[in-house]
Amino acid sequence: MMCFGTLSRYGEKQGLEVTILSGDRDTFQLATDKVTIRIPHTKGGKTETDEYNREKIIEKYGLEPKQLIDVKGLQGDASDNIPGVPGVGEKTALSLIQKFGSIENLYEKVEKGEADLKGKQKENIENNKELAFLSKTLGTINLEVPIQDTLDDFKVEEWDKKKVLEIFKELNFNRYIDRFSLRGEEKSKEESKDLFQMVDKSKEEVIKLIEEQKQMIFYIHTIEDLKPEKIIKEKIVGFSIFDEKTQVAIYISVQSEEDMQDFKAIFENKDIKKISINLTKTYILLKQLEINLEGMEYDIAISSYILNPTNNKLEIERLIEQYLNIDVHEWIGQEQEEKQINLFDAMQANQVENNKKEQEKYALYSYGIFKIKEITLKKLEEIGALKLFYEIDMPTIEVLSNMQWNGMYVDEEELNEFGKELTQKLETITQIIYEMAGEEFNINSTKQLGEILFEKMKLPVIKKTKSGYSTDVDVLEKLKKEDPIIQQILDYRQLMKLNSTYVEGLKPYINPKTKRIHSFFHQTITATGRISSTEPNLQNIPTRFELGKRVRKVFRPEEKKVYVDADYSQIELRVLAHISGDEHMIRAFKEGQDIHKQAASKVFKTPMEEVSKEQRSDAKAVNFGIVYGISDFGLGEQLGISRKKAKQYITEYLDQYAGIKEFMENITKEATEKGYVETLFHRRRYIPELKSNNYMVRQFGSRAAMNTPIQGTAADIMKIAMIKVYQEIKKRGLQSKIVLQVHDEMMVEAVETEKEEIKEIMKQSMESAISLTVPLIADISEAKNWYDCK
DNA sequence: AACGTCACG
DNA sequence: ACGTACGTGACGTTG
Repeated sequence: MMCFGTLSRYGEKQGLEVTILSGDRDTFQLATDKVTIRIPHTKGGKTETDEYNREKIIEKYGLEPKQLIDVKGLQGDASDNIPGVPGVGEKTALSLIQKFGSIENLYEKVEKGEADLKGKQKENIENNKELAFLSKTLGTINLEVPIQDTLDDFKVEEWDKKKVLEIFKELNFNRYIDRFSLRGEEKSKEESKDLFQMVDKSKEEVIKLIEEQKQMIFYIHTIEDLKPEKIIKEKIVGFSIFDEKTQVAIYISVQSEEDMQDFKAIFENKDIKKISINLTKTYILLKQLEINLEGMEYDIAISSYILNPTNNKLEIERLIEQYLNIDVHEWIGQEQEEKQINLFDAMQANQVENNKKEQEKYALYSYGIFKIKEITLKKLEEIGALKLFYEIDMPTIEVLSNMQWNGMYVDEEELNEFGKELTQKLETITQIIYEMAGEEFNINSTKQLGEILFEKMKLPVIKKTKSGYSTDVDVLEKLKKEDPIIQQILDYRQLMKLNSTYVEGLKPYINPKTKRIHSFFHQTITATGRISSTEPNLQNIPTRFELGKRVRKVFRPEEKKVYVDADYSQIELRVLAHISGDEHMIRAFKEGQDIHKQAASKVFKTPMEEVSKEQRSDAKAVNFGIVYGISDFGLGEQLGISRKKAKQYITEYLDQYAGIKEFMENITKEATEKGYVETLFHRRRYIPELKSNNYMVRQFGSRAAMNTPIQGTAADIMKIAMIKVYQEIKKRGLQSKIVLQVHDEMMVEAVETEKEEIKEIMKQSMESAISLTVPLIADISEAKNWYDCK
């Protein structure tokens, strides 16, 4: 592509009209009567193109296109590393060439003393002859690059829409799919129906086939089953399997729980490799039938997640569309509204037909799992993530499945009591607020609240949102001194949050049979590799304020058991110390120093012994900021200090911790070049934001680039630790169970007699999960409820 | 469904 | 002049 100058001449010689599309005005030198340059420019949001041929260039510059090289030679171009003559800019260069015609002629005249230049300009030109000629050479587009191709090689051929669609899908170029009208270019059923055969086989045949191949590629077919005692409110009604050897798919219908028992031995055989999607869900569904799923080998949602964790569509249909370019609905043929005759017979026939289609769909799913496994496995290898997949994320499935299965015991009575207390307080405070406001309104409505505070009461507006006045905590805290109603609203908000999310919100999730809450722990959601928790979210149970923290009292172990809780001390800063290699931070951790105090001492130039509480707390905020990818605005906001002051803190910090400064600078650069960042274990996150035209978006990308290796590596380490703890408990045949993970915290509900052993296992597993240049420290505590875990 | 708010690490 | 700390999920209101 470096030879478009040559190509333009070649095209001209062949008698063609040549158009060069370029964003670079340097190409103007190529313009002739037959060669036109098209330059795009934006006008009111729309991109238009201007066309330049020789005539237009002469009109615009008063020069032949070729002479623009001479202009460039004098003027230079910083972005192309062309030096030019110092002190000569666009205007001067242009007028000089208009006058003298070329650099050569200019210097000829200069040497003969005929140039009529004066002062500084004369001096500059005389002293930089070599630079001028060098610049001209550098700025000249080569017209004689050897090329082998002939005109025929450049012929535009009919493009392969299917292939392009496939590539766009893989790269998530969703806008381009529409721009080039590629929707509906998927492989049709006619093309892809021969991908595999669908056959009927008896249970016995299927079992034999799976046992022979030591592998089971399957998709579980479920329907809703809302029985309150179920952990996952679904039941298995069938499953499809794919036989790799014969490329045959089979659908097995499951009428009853007993039906599934025939497959128990296969599911429980760890030597039969299970290949599927959403193995966590499968694990629980089978566990509900007293079948222990073993031999979890490959989950295509997990492999796809590792390939791109910001890909949020990891359902089977989306993956089949993305990787195999098959539209499932089109494939099974969804034209169901054919003959809607009101006859029982017809309905029955329809039913049979629909069942068949349904089964074909599930057959396609298991075929898809097989193909996607092949594709993703190859890609995992290409990006060096096999270890991450097989040794961290796959084993994590079983740990998380067990956490969900075990659940957290909840003292329902205590929860109800707390709820009553909150409701009473809410009633009181609601009346106080109505009175202070002089009217009744919905305090939960930010719109109504805004009207009361900022229109009726005329309080100063601190911040606005898209749709009106902001009334968030930061704003209210600043308004506190203006009117006593503010404190009441803050209290109301706190009570309301606690009652709606943590009392009323939790109640429906308590399983009537186990009296436990069985949250989901998702493994393929976050951009960094962290776990997330839903229905309910047990990773955001209050802890910062006393009243909210009381929610933790309702979570307690069952009789004769005790919680053993362990959390990593400063894991993210330790990871940062390791990957940045910063000597000071490393020393602090090696010597067991107080890291925030050290930072305070460095930022505020104060001896360690003299660091005040405030200084330490400010430095702590700076440390947090560093982990998040710091900005002066953010830090200033956090600390309530000016942006300028915040900037001083940051500059001082980065001067003191030179290794961290270097890391921060390098990581953005590296991420921009490669398009992604990685954790220590090669978990990747692509950051396309870094290529955005929008400054804000790019800034965000830069912060994400700094944060992801830190947060992500910490998440990887925690997963390793959990796997170790899980396997050690299993190996020793202990009865204690892991019940919770909150990013840097892990909780085991331990049998009293096992608790000392569990403490040791946890401490050991967490601290030796990986060896860094700094020690990893886990703090262990035990208690009779979550609240008392320190 | 989107937004504002607020709970956690 | 822009308008910002990183990563999540749930609730209530509003359109």
